[in-house]
Amino acid sequence: MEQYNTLPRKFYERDARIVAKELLGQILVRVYKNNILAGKIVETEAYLGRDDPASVARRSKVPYSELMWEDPGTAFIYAVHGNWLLNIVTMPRGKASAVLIRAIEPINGIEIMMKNREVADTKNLTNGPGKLTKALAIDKRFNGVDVTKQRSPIKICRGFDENFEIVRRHRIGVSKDLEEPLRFYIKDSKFVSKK
DNA sequence: AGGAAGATCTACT
DNA sequence: GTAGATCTTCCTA
Repeated sequence: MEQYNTLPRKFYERDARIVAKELLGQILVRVYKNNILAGKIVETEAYLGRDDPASVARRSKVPYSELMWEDPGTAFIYAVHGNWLLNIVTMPRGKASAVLIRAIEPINGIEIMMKNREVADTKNLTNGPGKLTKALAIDKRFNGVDVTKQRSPIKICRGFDENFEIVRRHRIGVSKDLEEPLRFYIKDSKFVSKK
């Protein structure tokens, strides 16, 4: 299998909108019991700081949200309706914002992901934020993991060079969204959570 | 103690 | 495709 190389911290040290867009096509890798589980990121959403009514950083720092203010490239895992959602912290340390990984296209370890999720359909395996964390066996224990480190159990690596169109829409599921659309996905991907 | 939360599943049309 | 039930965790009172 080919070698995956992580993206540097600088990549995350930028506006969440830019990072969300540029994470499309990169590879999410999970080292799990001596196996490599991996998938191409096909859908993301940006969450901003204090002025974003949908962001957990809209209020001041509380224990469950404090990782939003951590170093860029930190995994921030959040529970919603009994699902774990994987975010990556963006912007320089102390500026709360993050990118939610909403969907991936399975590449490696598909058999194991199917077992974790108890489904047999690849299209339905990782096409949602709570689905992909379950397929990759990601939960709160991994809060704070540095995804820029080659030896991390969860990391994000450079994808293959390919051309695709990016679609920009409003975020999904939030009760109060901003006027600005902050959801990005790869056009025509069969693995996005929703068109 | 009560309820909201960035979701998912199932069962319909 | 859409509606409603149910999901689990952690905040707020």
